[in-house]
Amino acid sequence: MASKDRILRMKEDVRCKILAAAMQISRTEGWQALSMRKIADKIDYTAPIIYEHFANKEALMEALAMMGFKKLALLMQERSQNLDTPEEKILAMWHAYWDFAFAEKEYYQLMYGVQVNCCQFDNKGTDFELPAELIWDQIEASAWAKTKTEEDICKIYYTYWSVAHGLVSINLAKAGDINISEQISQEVFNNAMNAITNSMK
Amino acid sequence: MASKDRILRMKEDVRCKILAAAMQISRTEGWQALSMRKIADKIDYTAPIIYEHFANKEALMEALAMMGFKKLALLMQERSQNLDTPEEKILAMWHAYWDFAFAEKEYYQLMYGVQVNCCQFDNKGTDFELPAELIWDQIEASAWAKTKTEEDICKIYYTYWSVAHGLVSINLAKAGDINISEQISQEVFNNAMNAITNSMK
DNA sequence: ACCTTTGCCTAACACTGTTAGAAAATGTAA
DNA sequence: TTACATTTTCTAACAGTGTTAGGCAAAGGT
Repeated sequence: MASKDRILRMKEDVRCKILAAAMQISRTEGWQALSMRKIADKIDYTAPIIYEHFANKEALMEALAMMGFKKLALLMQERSQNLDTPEEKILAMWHAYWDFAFAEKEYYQLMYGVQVNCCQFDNKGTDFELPAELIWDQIEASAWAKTKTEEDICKIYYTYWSVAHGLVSINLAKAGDINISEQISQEVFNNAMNAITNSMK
Repeated sequence: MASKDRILRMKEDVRCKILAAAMQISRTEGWQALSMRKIADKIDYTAPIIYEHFANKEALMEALAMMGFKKLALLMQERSQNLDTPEEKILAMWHAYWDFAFAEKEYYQLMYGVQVNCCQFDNKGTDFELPAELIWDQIEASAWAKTKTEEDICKIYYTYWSVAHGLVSINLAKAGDINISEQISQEVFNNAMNAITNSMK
């Protein structure tokens, strides 16, 4: 029965449309303004059908966050694959992280809880660790790591991440007035990333 | 008329009780669970009286955030006042920032938008900049600053802040499972703060 | 033709922030 | 004390939220 397939594809299609509508609303009005009825309106349904695809609003947002982690991981891979040394790859990946945060602000807010409370990612096997693993691997692949313990690698990773996430979330959460100039943010980011990488030598 | 004063004091007292009740609820149930009716219940009133003290829920939360900035600034001053050099004061202040973030988790989330969306602090003259100014002053007071531009000082400040805020918010937003050990967080923080301070020499 | 399943919607529940207007308490003046 | 005025507080409601139960109608299978 090919009709079975077609019906399944249609259901999958509705699921995608829900996710797409949710993203569109969050992009134009912010996460705060996202509601089940608004999503349903946008895809010409009523609110309850969403619950046939997602257990609740939180699960929907978690699914979106997972998409975000996949997107970010993909971008990080693209930007690093043609480079040679682990150090170059690491820097390219963090720059991808940085660019993603501003280009896909809404995804980032959801993924890392900047002014949005959602998602706890308790369960293992989520895509939460996908971007982290990519960088982790490159740190381990570097010459520096040969003489280091896992704890040292862990510390390096968190040093990178805290600067990146800190600077990003300060920028994303800031008000209209209190402006760190883009240029200064960029320079602070570049300097810090380089300094941490150099400390691995 | 002393009764006028007494009545004014009573009004002020209700205002304080509203703020205290809101903090207590957020501490036991989280910001997500905070509602106007819950606050009113806790102080034996009905919800509308809150609107005689605060324009709306956001204004209430902004008032709490302002209290947070004052508390943090006070702690930073206490911890640094008996120290001699600007460098020592800076480090003591960032350690105060760190301790405050975990001891007063709910305040911190509100003040810096970690998993809570509130407050935009558009208007100048808020207490938002109070903690920043304390550290800024010490950076300027250091010998290093003599040969530097304002932009350099700005960059140093944001380097400090991004590490501190990044590491704090990663810890505050993390799920139950995904645990960075406290010890590693501490060490990453200490190393980074020392490294940035040393870079000022 | 019947029955079962599926897809979808209407209506409702228990909440949320917020406001308008009535009621009760208080203060002031005659 | 009585009368009016003011302030304080509450009730009731509105519009919105996430979520669920129940029913209608079309489709599928026999």
